[in-house]
Amino acid sequence: MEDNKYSCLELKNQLCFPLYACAKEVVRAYKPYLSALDLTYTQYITMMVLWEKKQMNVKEIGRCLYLDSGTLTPLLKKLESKGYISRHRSKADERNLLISITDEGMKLRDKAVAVPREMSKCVKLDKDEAKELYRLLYKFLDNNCNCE
Amino acid sequence: MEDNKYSCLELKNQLCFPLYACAKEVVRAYKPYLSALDLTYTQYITMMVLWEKKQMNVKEIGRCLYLDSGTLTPLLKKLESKGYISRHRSKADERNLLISITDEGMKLRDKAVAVPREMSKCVKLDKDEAKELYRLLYKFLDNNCNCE
DNA sequence: TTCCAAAAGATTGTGTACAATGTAATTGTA
DNA sequence: TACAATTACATTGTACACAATCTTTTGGAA
Repeated sequence: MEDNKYSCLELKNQLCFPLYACAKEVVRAYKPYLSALDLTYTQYITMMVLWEKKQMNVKEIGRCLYLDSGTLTPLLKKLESKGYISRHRSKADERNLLISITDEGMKLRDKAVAVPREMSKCVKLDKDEAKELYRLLYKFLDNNCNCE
Repeated sequence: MEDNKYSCLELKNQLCFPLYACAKEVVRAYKPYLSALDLTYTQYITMMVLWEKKQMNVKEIGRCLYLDSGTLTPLLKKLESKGYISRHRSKADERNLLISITDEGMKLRDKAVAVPREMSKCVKLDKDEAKELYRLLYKFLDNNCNCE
């Protein structure tokens, strides 16, 4: 266990690297299940907030998902082209683009419940560890879920 | 705390979402410090393994970083154009592309030690929590650091 | 010795991410 | 009430990330 002045730059001493790697591997693990729904991971979590809230503007979706309009604008257009959501300007304030879930989008929810079920099978953590990981990640993010 | 058949699809009940969000926010937090070195986060972790190993082929770098040639090929060309690494085919086996760190690349290491120092200041976790998060992430990845 | 399968990278195409900037609608204020 | 600042979203440009596929080189079996 040498501790020279460069040890802080070794990959094995990084906390952020396994975070980065883990996130990527998880998205990869989701892929086969989400492909069956014709969704990417980012599209999936977008649908997730819309299944709950039914209608939101782009700003609100972005606050929930930590994404900006540069990412969401093309993604929402894609979800619209798939028929899962609709995009309309608010009458009250034309700046707001209201994103609403369609019937087709709501139908997808019944198929999607299989995804968390399948994913939970391939997580190597026991219940307490998963809970603690959840807590630590939100503490790292310095807040609770923005979408509560 | 309702628990209908769709609760498994609520964002706040996801373990993978804070992982995804956390990883993104961390990369964003690195940005100002890495810009000073003319590196992106992915370029930074690539330099990190090369500061340690001095010379590796693309496959070995990919195994350390969980990246494939589709990501690494253009990234390594960019690091070469910055003068931090050199790329040469192995004489012994022409299939292997040997990536070597340059003197310029090694010089960068002295500036880079400031990065973990600055980053550690903005982590909201205490030492034990950070250690536990580290452990849980590698358990989630189902291994120890590939680059040990 | 041929020749086929495997290995290592490179390439292509799609889809994020995000900083920086642009545009239109709205709001606050002198 | 003009008009400047703010807000919401869109656009542009750069940089990953990865699946699928291609090319070249190598190693092994017939």
